[in-house]
Amino acid sequence: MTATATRSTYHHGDLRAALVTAANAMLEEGQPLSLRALARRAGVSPTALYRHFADKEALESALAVQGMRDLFADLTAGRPGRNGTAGPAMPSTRKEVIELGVRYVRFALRRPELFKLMFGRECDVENDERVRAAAALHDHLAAVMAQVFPDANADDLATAGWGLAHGLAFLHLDGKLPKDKPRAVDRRVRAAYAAILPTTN
Amino acid sequence: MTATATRSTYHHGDLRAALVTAANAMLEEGQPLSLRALARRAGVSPTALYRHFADKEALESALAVQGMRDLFADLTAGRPGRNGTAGPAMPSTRKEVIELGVRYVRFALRRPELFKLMFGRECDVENDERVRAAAALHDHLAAVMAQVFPDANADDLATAGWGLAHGLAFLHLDGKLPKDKPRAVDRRVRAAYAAILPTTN
DNA sequence: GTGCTATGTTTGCAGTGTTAACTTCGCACC
DNA sequence: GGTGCGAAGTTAACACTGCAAACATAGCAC
Repeated sequence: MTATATRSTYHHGDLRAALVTAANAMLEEGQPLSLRALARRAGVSPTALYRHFADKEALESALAVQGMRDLFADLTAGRPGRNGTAGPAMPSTRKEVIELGVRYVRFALRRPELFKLMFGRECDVENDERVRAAAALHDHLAAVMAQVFPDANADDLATAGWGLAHGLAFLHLDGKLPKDKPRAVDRRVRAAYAAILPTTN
Repeated sequence: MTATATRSTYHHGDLRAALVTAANAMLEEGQPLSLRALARRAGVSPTALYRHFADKEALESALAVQGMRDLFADLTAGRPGRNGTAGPAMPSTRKEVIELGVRYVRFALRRPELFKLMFGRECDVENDERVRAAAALHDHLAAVMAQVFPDANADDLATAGWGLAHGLAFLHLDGKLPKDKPRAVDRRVRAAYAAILPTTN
């Protein structure tokens, strides 16, 4: 199947990357992330992993950080440079802010196990890379909000906008809101944002 | 200590209740909920639990259901029968809706492990008691919203209000938003709601 | 008193994360 | 170009987990 190819060399080459790839695959398949199963999948002994990660949490942290990057890219990509700026344009309308929320929830539902790993655990350290990634997300959102709702407190609005997306994502993930087709979920998210978000001017 | 009293009788009397109590205590103390540790704590053999719960998930489900009741009580209690109705009055102002969110987040931060147990797992079955409890919460909130914001779609607004509280709760729990003193958290929650929630005419 | 049955216990299994001691081998160095 | 050193992988073992099967106890109906 995947990378279970029984290698001939004693040393693996790039086990760390292989482990991350295999781990992501396991998450994608909804399997519980067990180090032994992971090692089996990578065709390596159960403890080889410890040469590359301090412990299980370190591995999960690495996965989470990459996940944060993916999420951030997901949120900022797709709308090629409009309104004169270089690179992807920031959302500049209320509608686009709502679509940001839709994308956030979509990401969570598309990669649920990864999303839970990114958020559903307390990241221990204060100056963790994951915390910084979270702060980056918040800052970006605040910049967007400042542009779209110039009269409101952008920071508070960013917290609210993020909180709402995050809550809707988790409520859907855990089956507290009806788990219907993606389209229906999109609609519900849009409706929620539309109902609560201030109207521009 | 707790209920570790080495009993004299072979039969326990009410082991089920004792297990639930002990489990809640362990959650409260932030200890990982292990069946063996739980049994030790109740002064009983490691597998005695299986006479009262099908498996670990059944126990967790029981805890979660009670937690939902507590949360619901927390949200509906405290404001003795105003505006003529029997029983506790429903929130009828924008400010009171915001306080609902504050209470929700407070509950999550006061009993974090229980809260994660209530929400952080997918409840398996479709017609699970937990799902019904969630629906009840949503309905109650919709009724509140209908009263406070008669012009808006109450259902969408309920989804949004719940989603926001839920997201803020989890973001705080997982350290994605600064984990300062309860007062500061209260303020942040209020600010977020105030920034995003429509004003009543 | 005699069984029946609900409740608890003992034993054991398969799985988990993790450490310690050992093996293999790529690569820098004289 | 052999030599050794250290990075990378292995094996064995430990303590822990949830859980099933077989067994022991005792309250309660008859």
